[in-house]
Amino acid sequence: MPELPEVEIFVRGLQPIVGSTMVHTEVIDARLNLDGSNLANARIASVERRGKHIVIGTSDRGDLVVHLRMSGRLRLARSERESKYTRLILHLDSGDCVYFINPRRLGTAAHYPKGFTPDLGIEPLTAAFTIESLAALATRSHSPIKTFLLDQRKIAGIGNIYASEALWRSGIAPTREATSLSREEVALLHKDLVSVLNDAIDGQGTTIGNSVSDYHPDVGEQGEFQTHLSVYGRESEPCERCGTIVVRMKQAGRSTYYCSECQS
DNA sequence: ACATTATCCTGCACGC
DNA sequence: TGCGTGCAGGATAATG
Repeated sequence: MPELPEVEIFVRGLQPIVGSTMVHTEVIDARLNLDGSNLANARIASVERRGKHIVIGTSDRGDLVVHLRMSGRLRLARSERESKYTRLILHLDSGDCVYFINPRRLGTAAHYPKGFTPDLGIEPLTAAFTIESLAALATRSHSPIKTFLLDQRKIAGIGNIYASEALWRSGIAPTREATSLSREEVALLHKDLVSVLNDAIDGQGTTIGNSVSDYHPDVGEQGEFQTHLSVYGRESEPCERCGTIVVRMKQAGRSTYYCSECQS
């Protein structure tokens, strides 16, 4: 379920584990295909996000990489009530544990002894993501712009929600061929991608439902925020900008939400 | 190079 | 209450 903003929230929440040692890696779900003994007594040197991947870097054992896919989440706690969906537990010397809760088992956890080298595109929240770089990628693609935005090898971290949201902000129809975007439209989309992702991070990410597989931010005394969505999940509701009914369509097998009046 | 479909899994909302 | 259907924030492989 999580996209870049939700993964970013998890990574920030995990910063306290940097400097700790993994005294025991308890692999509960054999299907993860992870050998915990390879990480015994590894010291955690960093926790970083790369696209939608959570990269736990160790001092001398490479990286442990978690991908939450549709339904995964991580929790840092001293003791977590046993969830039937807990698939992996990192026991730390601090007494804390990191729980990988993965109801649908789509999420992954893998050890890269020599370091993680993913085939991912530009990070949209770094200086490398410029109007120029987006234009260079878009002009080479004949995919619909919505599908283009979901391609992790081009831009890393955009998912189904924020692709629809950014296109709505920019007033660009999701069906448009990426290469057909004008210079002005690319500039607009660049700005809106960045703002939509930053707004979501500020709002602690998006929670759609209340089931076990839904994302729930681990916020402190601040209370929970909720990222505002303008079109995603709003089929048959009036567009906030023009009142036209928001429609849902399928692109590459995934739902796209948009306003046919103010996106063209 | 593109779109489509199936697949991996499980849970939930909905209509009957 | 139960059952069938379709849906889900992701990614990949196979097929056309």
